Amino acid sequence: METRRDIFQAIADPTRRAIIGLIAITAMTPGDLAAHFNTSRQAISKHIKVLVECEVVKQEVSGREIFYQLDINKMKEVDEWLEKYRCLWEKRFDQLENVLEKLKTKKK
Amino acid sequence: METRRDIFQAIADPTRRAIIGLIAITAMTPGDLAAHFNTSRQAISKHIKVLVECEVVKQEVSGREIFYQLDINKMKEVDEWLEKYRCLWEKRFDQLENVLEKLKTKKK
DNA sequence: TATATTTGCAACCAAATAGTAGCAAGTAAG
DNA sequence: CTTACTTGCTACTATTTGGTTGCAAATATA
Repeated sequence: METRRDIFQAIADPTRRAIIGLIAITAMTPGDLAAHFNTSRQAISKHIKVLVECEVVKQEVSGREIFYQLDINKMKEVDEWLEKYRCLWEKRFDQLENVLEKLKTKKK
Repeated sequence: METRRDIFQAIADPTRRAIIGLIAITAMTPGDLAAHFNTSRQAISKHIKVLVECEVVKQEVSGREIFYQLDINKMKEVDEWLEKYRCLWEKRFDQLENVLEKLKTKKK
């Protein structure tokens, strides 16, 4: 088993997905984030550490506080992976489009 | 920590993503799948078990063989989750569109 | 019937993960 | 300067995960 540290690992945990949802809107400190969960500040800090290692978050130091915000670029990687499969569930729609296209050409 | 068994857990492992990639095209047996990897058949079977529990794959029994194929519906869940964030990386593009739109109106 | 193939399941092991507690460093406020 | 606050880091523990081995059940083939 190798150590995996990528965006797919980052979004596997529901707490981390919740953190992503929060810092997508505004930058937040670990203390602020911890207040939104039932778990301890240290636990949230460890989740943040994973997100930082996966480059899912950007950090900005302001005095003794550290603000974390979502880095959207890594989210694109998931989108690009999904792209390969998207055609599979859009197939029916594409087929419908083909039908419409054929109807158009018939009119000519 | 609770036991998580959802699509995000399913796609966290690179081997499982590879399996998904293979069974998206054609249905395959565990034996066929194992031939594509360096790991044992049992290891692949355990990955398949996870995918089944997450309802990412459909199975069809044919004699003593079991064919597994991708169930695309669960993949949509990831796409729906991403949908909330997609606007964030399309923002710049939208702004560019706005610029182009303004140029158009200026011409009038 | 006897044998080989395909598969799932249970037991077990090593590594990773999630969480807690304590501590040190840096910063703000008295 | 002293005290309080915010944070990251290092053990330490419990749980989960990925993998291997062995075995039994079901199916195909001789």
